[in-house]
Amino acid sequence: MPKGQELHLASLFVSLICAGVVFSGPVEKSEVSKNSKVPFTCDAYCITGTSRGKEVRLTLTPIKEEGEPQASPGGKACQPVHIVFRFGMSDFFRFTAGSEMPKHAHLRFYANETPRRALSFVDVRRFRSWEPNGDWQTDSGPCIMFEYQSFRANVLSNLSDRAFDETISEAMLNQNFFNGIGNYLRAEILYRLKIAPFMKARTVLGGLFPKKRELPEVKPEQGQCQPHQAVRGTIPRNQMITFQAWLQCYYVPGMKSLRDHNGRTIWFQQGVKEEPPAKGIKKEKGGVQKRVKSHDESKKMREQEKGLKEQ
DNA sequence: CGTCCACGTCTAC
DNA sequence: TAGACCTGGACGG
Repeated sequence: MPKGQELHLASLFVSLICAGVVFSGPVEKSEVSKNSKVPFTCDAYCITGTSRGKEVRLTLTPIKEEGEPQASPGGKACQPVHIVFRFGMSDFFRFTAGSEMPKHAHLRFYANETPRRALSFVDVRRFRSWEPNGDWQTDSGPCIMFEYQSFRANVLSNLSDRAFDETISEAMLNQNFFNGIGNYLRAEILYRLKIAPFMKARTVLGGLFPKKRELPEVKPEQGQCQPHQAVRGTIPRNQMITFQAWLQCYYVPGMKSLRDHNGRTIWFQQGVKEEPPAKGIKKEKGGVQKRVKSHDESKKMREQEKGLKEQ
């Protein structure tokens, strides 16, 4: 499951789970989190989720009742609020009973029910940040999923950028150009397309100029921030294949792995077209091939599946 | 127990 | 180019 799609699933999850649920009161932050508080409170609001690249955005929308001006207990009018989350290694949303709040739930939205249930943002390593009143990060590139043509154009019209001096493998982690690509996705993409991971990015991508692949244009203003079909109850459950089964290269026994310049592990298949690793790329990892599981990954997918099944 | 590793980015030398 | 930021699971002794 590609990174972008995974985040898309996270946003689908929120929209599906929260459809029809009325939330109420303040947004609660864990004591231990260093992120900003979310200064939002409202007697009745709903939550929807959308995604763009590596970000997920929740929208808290006050529910208006006929003839009643919507006001918070403090007297200030409720306005819709966007919270943008930068997603990473160990984070996901869950919707549980308030008494069964997951460990490491750092941001909590309570439903107006008794007993209360809560949507929570779970971030085990606390690496993630969120921005109240935030919008999509301005310096990250177009979404690889929902802004495909913009994404493509942004890459191909900037091939002189120094970012493309890197190997294709390393360049693909640059979020200015590949917003949504993560470590396992670069491995899976390069493997499936049989692209040598240590070729210079410009060499690989320069070859794409002549033929333009025609895909339906997804306009940024339409594609990136629509509430998803899940709101209408059509979550693609059959697509919730386990992450592990989906992987063909990343962490797969028999594949090679090296450490890149940023200390990230590159997974790849040693192929006939493979040139020697570019200079500067370091030590081969030993012993790791024995490990079959990508436990973090499968755990996260299990969490997401579990969350859906519980509903 | 300890060590290594993890879907990532930021900051400082 | 290192750390820093964090928790926790797998694995080795």
